[in-house]
Amino acid sequence: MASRTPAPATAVEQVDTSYLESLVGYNARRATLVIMDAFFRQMAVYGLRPVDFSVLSLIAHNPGITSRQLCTSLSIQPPNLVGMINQLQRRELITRRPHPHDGRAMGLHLTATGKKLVKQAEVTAAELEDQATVRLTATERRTLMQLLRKIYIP
Amino acid sequence: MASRTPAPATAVEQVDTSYLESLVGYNARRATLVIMDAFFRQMAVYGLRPVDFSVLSLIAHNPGITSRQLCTSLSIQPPNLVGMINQLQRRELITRRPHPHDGRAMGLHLTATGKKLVKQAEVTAAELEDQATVRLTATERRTLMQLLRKIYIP
DNA sequence: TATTGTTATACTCTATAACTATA
DNA sequence: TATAGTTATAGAGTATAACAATA
Repeated sequence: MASRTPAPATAVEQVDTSYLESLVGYNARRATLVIMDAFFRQMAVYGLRPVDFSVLSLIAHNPGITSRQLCTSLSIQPPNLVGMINQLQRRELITRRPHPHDGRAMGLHLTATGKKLVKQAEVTAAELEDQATVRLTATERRTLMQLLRKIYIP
Repeated sequence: MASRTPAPATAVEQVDTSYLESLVGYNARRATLVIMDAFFRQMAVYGLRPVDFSVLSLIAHNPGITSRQLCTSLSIQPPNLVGMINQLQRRELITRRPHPHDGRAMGLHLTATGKKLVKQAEVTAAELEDQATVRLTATERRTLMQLLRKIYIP
């Protein structure tokens, strides 16, 4: 080999991602993106985004919940919820009723149509859960949930 | 009780989130947000966002990597990478050198300053990993990574 | 003809300030 | 004075179309 040849810029054949793959944050993010992507595509069948599903599901399990309570539970800024609620109401999936104790607030409730839609969407969500964890045993799935909770619950 | 009184709208005292908490996607998303939030705040010390750290780290471990390879590895659209690369170059953290085999492409390399910064940032990343998994044993941490990989690796 | 890198641009998501009606 | 809901708006993140240079 000629000794005066300057070190050539090397080309990367195969990208080495092993360092990033050693980080819990990287793996958690990748797994979340895969699950959310499937969730996004399947919920689109019902005209819902993941956040719409979360909102409707919380209303289903908490009839009379207020916008403020939704915002706190889902970490949504109040101005960003207004449009969602309006749209769900225009689609006649939810109704607003006066809050029993607080004249400023409105209690949110599902309509019959809304209840039917949430029921279907939750079946789809269960199927998505099965698909996402198809390579896990039932025990591994429980373990995964426990370990994830240990990370985000203080 | 008067029989003609219409059923009053009920108020929700405590929001029941148990249904959402039963979904793997919800738990993965929550855990990811907690980790990424800490990551975001700590990397800001170096003037980096999480994505900048990923880009610099991939260049560090793959000297000569191209923009296209970065985009593929990190699921970034090429137009959205241009600004990041320009900024990292303006900060003199990276340099662009001609690709040895492909006249269209440029190989990306860290400068001495860039190498120093990545070294520091990776120490911080290791500390963040420890903080995020402080409630997990070493075995549990390994288990978590394996289970997450089973979800996102096909 | 296909691909790398780039510009311009649009769309979504998220965040803040300020207002009203009520507590 | 503080809070629920709302409006307007700004910023960040992400996506597509189209182009020049090279393969």
